[in-house]
Amino acid sequence: MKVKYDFNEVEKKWQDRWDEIDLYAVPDYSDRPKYYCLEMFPYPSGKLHMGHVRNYSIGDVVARFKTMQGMHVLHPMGWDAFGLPAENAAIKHGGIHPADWTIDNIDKMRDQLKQLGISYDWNRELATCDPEYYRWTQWLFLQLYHRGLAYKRLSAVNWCPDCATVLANEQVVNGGCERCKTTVEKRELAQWFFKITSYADRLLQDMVLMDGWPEKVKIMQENWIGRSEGAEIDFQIEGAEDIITVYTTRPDTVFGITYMVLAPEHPLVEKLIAGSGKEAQIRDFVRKVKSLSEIDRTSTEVEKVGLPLGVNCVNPLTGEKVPVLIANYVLLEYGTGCVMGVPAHDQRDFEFARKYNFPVRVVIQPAGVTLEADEMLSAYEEEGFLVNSGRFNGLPNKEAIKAITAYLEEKGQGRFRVTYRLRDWLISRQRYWGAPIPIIYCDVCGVVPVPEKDLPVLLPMNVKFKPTGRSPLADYPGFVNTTCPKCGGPGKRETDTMDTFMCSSWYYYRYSSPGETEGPWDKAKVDYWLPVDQYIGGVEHAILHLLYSRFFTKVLYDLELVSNQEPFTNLLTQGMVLKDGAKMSKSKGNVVSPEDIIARYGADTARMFILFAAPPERDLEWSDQGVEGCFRFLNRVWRLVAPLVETLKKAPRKRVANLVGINREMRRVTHKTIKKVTEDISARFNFNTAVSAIMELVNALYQFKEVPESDRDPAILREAVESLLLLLAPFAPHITEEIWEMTGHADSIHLQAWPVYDPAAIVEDEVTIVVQINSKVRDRMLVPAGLAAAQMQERVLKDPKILKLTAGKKIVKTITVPDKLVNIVVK
RNA sequence: GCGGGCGUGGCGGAACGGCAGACGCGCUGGACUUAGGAUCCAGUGGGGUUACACCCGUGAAGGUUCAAGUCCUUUCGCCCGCACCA
Repeated sequence: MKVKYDFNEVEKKWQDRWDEIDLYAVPDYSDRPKYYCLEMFPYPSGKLHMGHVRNYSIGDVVARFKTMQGMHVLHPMGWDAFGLPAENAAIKHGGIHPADWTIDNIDKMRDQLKQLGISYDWNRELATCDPEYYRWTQWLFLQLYHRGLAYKRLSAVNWCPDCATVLANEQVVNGGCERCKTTVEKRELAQWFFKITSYADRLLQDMVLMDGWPEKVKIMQENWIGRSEGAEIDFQIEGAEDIITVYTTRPDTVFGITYMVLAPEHPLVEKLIAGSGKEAQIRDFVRKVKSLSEIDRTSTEVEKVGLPLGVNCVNPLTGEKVPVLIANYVLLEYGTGCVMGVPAHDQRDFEFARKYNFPVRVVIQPAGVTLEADEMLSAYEEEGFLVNSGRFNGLPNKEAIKAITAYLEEKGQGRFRVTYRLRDWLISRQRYWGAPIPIIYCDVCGVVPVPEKDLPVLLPMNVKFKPTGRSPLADYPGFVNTTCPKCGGPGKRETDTMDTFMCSSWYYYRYSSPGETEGPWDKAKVDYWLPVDQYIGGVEHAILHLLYSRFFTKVLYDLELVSNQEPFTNLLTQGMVLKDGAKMSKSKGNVVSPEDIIARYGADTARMFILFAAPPERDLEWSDQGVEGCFRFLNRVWRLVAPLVETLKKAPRKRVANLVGINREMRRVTHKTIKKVTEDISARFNFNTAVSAIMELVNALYQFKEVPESDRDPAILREAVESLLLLLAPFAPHITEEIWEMTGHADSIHLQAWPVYDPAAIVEDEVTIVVQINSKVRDRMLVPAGLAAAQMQERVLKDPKILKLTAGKKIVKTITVPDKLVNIVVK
């Protein structure tokens, strides 16, 4: 037995051994209950960062724990391998192809993950840039296309000038590109979309199936979908055939409309101003608004500016004429691109009306007070009763919403309408390194999907990479020019590739049958493994990846390709890893490299620290000294067991009864630790407290070791040490495996059953109770465990200190909590 | 503005409504050492005392309760998400 813990040697030895015997390979089926433990796969940047280490350490503890508990655990890993960095590297350095760059990075990162000792079944590894994978990404696109869920349309889209591609709404953060922060511009382009909006209601409703998700994530998705109920109302343009339709959540205020506003880009604008003589002025205004960046356009800071079009429209309820204008704050994309102005009951309209001198007309009166339009300092947006509203006067406004909508519907001038903030998912990207959209354009046949038998549409390898703003594929005739699968005539391929979020929306299905060639997966295997029982990853994907995956799953369910309605039963969103209170980043220079930590202390120490320093959902403050502490702890474990190896090998493994004294106490601590660690891992994922319990067990064992050998039961020692190793194994897989072997075990510790505590062992004979007088702790007493309340009181009242303190006082009340405390209330 | 979360020693963090500060870091003292930045032992919220006793203490203020870090109300600070959404 080596006296010194040589983590380098130990970790290398076991990583090689595990690889050799393929310890973590998972058969497709088993009689044991299945458990699918999944961590979000990484983009292969080539370097693991601490966020990865945290993510994968958490997942590994869960996977190993569930395995030891007798479950059949699927724990795979793969690569989100398409994406911009590879292509940018090709543009920047030239010479290096994105595929080579990516594969090289994957190799590096796989090595790093193996160095961490994560228990992945590498046989199931996948990479989304593998033609055998993206073949099925394309196939899935076609399934959506055939269902009418993929369509192409001309649209004002978010354009990142730096990435030279469009972005989905979800990828625009504060008006900037989520990747490079560059201010996003609007461009009119014909792009492919997925109809995620037609699943909006199901994405909302099925949240009842997501009990295992953090409330926070569900709320974020809810807000993002942004469902609102209201009405569409048609307004006739005075002296014209045209109708403008507004969307409002407040049809109860229609009688209070004093003006009407269109979005500057509204298609009716040109028509309405024709021949008015104001064309030039208005076009100029429209141009100015359009030139604003997304961030300026939607900022609440920017002053609201409007311009009358010189036409009126007719209020369908009052017959009144109100002026129509355009204004910078109305967005074409939301609702109908047209808003009614009710200054009395909408703060925004109120301010706008004061600025341009539109009348304020009160149509909702709160009970008790009377609002006077001239005296109002702000809009009244609360509940009340209708006034100045003809036949609807006197109705509570909530009822008026329904009544007015119904009335308009009857007249054919309005209708109930649900609106979402959620937009359809823009999936076209003008970049090379992604899955080509399998579509061919034919002058004769129009848009023709690539036949399934012709998949995959392969990425050509020898294209040129230039930051042109169009897909490099478009400049490569060998790719573009093809024949129409329908008529055999000349055709041109779609040159955009798919958003990589498409690739990551289904990868967790592929792991069930990664080699499948007849379809994206084997249905039986998918049905066996899915849904994912535990998904673990960063909260930054709360909307993007997680919402897309849910959408995909619902589509796949409708296509009868999967049987689950939701992909992830339980979700754990881990916190960030901070250094000096800030997220680690190159620009701040506060990055701690996992490689350095592993080289210096080993993987087990790195894992221990990251799990011990904070509960998984919270942000974690990196501490070099904390790491040192965990390293010391593992050394302490080693030094504890090293001198005991021979003793342990010889120790009997008998069932122990009638123990007394120190032996009994040691066994109690052992079993209490088993209980605590088991509960901390399974019930709450509180790995930090689980680790601290294990540390306490080690501390107790150090005490026990000092007991003279004659007084020490070797079976108790053996049980304690073995339990320690088993409990520690999911956290520190290498050192525990090594010590397990040293202490005479032939099989891997990672194949052992999780220890089960003996309830009889943790029963205490005596407990310390607290004695309080008027809720202040005044004394402590040792009493037999399970003592009845009456006896507890009796003893407490005989206690000299308590007698002294209660002397001359009247006992009003006595509260007794068995095995805990007695509180005497005196006057 | 709306929604969510968090405020506990010098630090990371523990505490079914029942002994606040487990565990770890740091610090102090001691032991062992040629040496210690290794290891082991002891101590470590503040005030107070030779030592006890005792008093104070979970961002702040109220409240409920025999009992509140924990539940309720108000308030301050920080973090995250959304934000002219009609």
